[in-house]
Amino acid sequence: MAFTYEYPRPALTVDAVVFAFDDQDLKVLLIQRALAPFLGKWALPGGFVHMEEALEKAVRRELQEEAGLSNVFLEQLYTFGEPNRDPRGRTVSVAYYALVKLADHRLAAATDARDAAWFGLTDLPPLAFDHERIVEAARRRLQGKVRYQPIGFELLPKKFTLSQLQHLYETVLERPLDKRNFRKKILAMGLLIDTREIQQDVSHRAARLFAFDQKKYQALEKKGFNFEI
Amino acid sequence: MAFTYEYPRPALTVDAVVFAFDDQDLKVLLIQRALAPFLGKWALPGGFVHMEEALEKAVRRELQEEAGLSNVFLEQLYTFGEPNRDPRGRTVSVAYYALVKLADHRLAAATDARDAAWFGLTDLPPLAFDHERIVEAARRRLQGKVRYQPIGFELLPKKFTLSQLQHLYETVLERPLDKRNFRKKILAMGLLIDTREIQQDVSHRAARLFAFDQKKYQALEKKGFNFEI
DNA sequence: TCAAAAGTGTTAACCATACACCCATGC
DNA sequence: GCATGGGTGTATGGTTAACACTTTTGA
Repeated sequence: MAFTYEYPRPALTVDAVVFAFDDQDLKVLLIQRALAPFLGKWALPGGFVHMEEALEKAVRRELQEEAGLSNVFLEQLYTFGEPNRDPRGRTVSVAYYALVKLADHRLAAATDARDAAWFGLTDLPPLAFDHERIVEAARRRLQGKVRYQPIGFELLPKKFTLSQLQHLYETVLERPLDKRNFRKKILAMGLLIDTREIQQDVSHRAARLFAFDQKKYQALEKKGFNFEI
Repeated sequence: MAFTYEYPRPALTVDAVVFAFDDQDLKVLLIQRALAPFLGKWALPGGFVHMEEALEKAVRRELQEEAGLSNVFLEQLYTFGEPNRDPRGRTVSVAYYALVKLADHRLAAATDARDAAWFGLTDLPPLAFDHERIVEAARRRLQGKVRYQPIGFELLPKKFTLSQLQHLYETVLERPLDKRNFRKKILAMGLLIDTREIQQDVSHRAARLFAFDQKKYQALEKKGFNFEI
């Protein structure tokens, strides 16, 4: 079977930078390539877009197929189209970034490519294609966006402590935050629900667990409220 | 001549939302289509990406060909890839937005398509394809970005008055700004050069003309300075 | 009892906002 | 001399930033 066109067409792919947070570092999901080119090298999950398939749907399919991930926060990042970014020929890639709760996605055995693994964002192996550039663009986007939209919660479990939240922001923003000021500010927004539960199995004073109030945020947002850390 | 591939490929286009400012309104550049589909309808400038041609280069080529524009501020906006956005078949479009100084680009006769015209952003005709969506995305991007990056100057002549600048911001942000506070803030940044010239041919007190100090901005930016209105 | 992290208020500096009149120019 | 926009300062309230000790818990 073959497909013929009057003019040449670039190939079209999608790639995803999937971030997670393990209470220490930001992690990025990589797949070890099973095919040439770059056989054996680590690369971002992604692949060719099917005809009749929306771009975001293609990303979700690839994440499911390659890493068993579903239902993740996903946002378009940038489209990379330099003529020589793929040695197989002209290929344009629409890149997305995703945020996942690590606990929900411990890279189960249910994975097609068992060669999927989390790497520390600051400690990535050399990547295939121009994927280092894509990761860097995603890092900058996340850093810029986390301050003005409540997307940080996508990286934490449903119930989290204020220290976890603060540590997440410190990691993403790459600077320390003052504990009292941070708590004052985030609690003043009124977007956290006190679950009345506390941490279990910690060898020190257990912290309260909070949950992000998505509904309240959406209501406030409509009225012109702007989230900001 | 024909081009054959093992798997089907979407067509790849670029489109541009070109903004200009005429001291009254934001304008958008549109091209009247000379071909089916949507023959005779207004559409964004754009077209097919050549093999071996970077995406941004394709946009610049189309702007030159269709409207005689060159050397404009250009930034990637978003990639639109819904399966049915083009009746000719699956077409993915990488959209850009551009900012031009109206005085420099009075749509000269040097234009291939003489069917290019400026329309008020708030008063656009019905557009071909999903171009209304693309314009709306560009409007939101401009509104969000103008406050944190000094891109507004791309829409003004090299020398401008503070009132022109304020009016531009009021138009883009769709809200009034306080004159004294605006001047205080913008002058405090130290990024405007007083050209020591004044307006000519106005029937009231002539205002001073300022110029944006691009070099100083780039130096400050490296040191962590953040532009903000 | 020690180690580890949780939790809690106040002050001073800075920044954003609100606000009204005189000035220069051309007609 | 009048119409038009240019140009200017201050006071107030709110926001941010700096800062250190006590509490709880498990080992």
